[in-house]
Amino acid sequence: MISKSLEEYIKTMYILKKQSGNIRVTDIANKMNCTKPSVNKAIYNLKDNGLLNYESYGTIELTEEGENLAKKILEAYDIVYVFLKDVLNLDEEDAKKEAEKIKLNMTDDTINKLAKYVHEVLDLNSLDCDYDVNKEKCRCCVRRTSKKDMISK
Amino acid sequence: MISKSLEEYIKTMYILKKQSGNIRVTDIANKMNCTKPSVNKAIYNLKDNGLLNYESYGTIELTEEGENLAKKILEAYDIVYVFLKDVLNLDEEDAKKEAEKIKLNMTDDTINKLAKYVHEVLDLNSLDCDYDVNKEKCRCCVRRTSKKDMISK
DNA sequence: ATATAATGTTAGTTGCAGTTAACAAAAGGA
DNA sequence: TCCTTTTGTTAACTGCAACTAACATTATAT
Repeated sequence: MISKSLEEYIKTMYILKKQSGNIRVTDIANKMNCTKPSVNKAIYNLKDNGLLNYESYGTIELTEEGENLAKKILEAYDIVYVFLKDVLNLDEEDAKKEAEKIKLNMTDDTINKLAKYVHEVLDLNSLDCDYDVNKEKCRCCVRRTSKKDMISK
Repeated sequence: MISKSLEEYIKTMYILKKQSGNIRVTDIANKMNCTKPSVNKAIYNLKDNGLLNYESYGTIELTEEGENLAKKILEAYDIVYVFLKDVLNLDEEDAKKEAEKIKLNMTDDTINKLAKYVHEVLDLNSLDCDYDVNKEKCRCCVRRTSKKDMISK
């Protein structure tokens, strides 16, 4: 299990990859409001954990394991975000900020139960929803319906 | 704003006071699975923040401010616990563990909204509930109905 | 009353996650 | 091409929150 701090780094990397096609130290630092040396350290830490490939001055590439972890983290974030925004009615900005913090501490099981619940409450699973944090897609899922909201920050 | 770590200490102190009438270094250490030196440090840190009174080898007494903070932290824990247990249907043990972690990161506003929501969903506020994290009591509140569950761990 | 046990304190260390300052490498423009 | 800017790295330091080991104080039991 990597630290919450490292989870933030890998999540940010995944988002940058999706958004701009590549992952750069400076961009990570900007997005996370931290310094480049902090990013550098995190990179080697994630590398040691087999979550990305990297050589000095090279390009950062998430491994399959790293990518799966990033997806899982993002799914968790998304579901918490939707809960806060659409169930508790926090405004968008607050929901984002809060989801950012809260999700860091939840187990997979809790996230799954929350996901199920959100689906039920928002009546998004009227048909045959099989939402699961570990799956990438969900046919009737909130994630897909407002993806822009969730992935981009 | 004190750190999350210190919040845990002050919460534990408050619980110990309620349960046994006094607050001792060793008991805090046992309850929190940490060492006595860690507790000692936390005590002086909380003292510097005006949250408790203490002299070496003396008795720990929360100030009014400290007590209010502890109550607020516990209320937050309680409401998250109830949400997890009675809304998401986590079993009791899991709900406790998760609430312990999650609540640390939520703002007062979010906690209040969650409290309201839980009250609505569980239909506990059929009359004139005015649940508020900053108040000690809530006439129709989940906290009161299963207090034993929540305060004791 | 004093020896022993329990409790609390101090000093010094560790690991984590960030920082600044200085430097190295790569990329771009004249 | 070479100079400048941008990007990435390294080293050394900080603060936090834990730890262990050793010591001091207080409480208990005989």
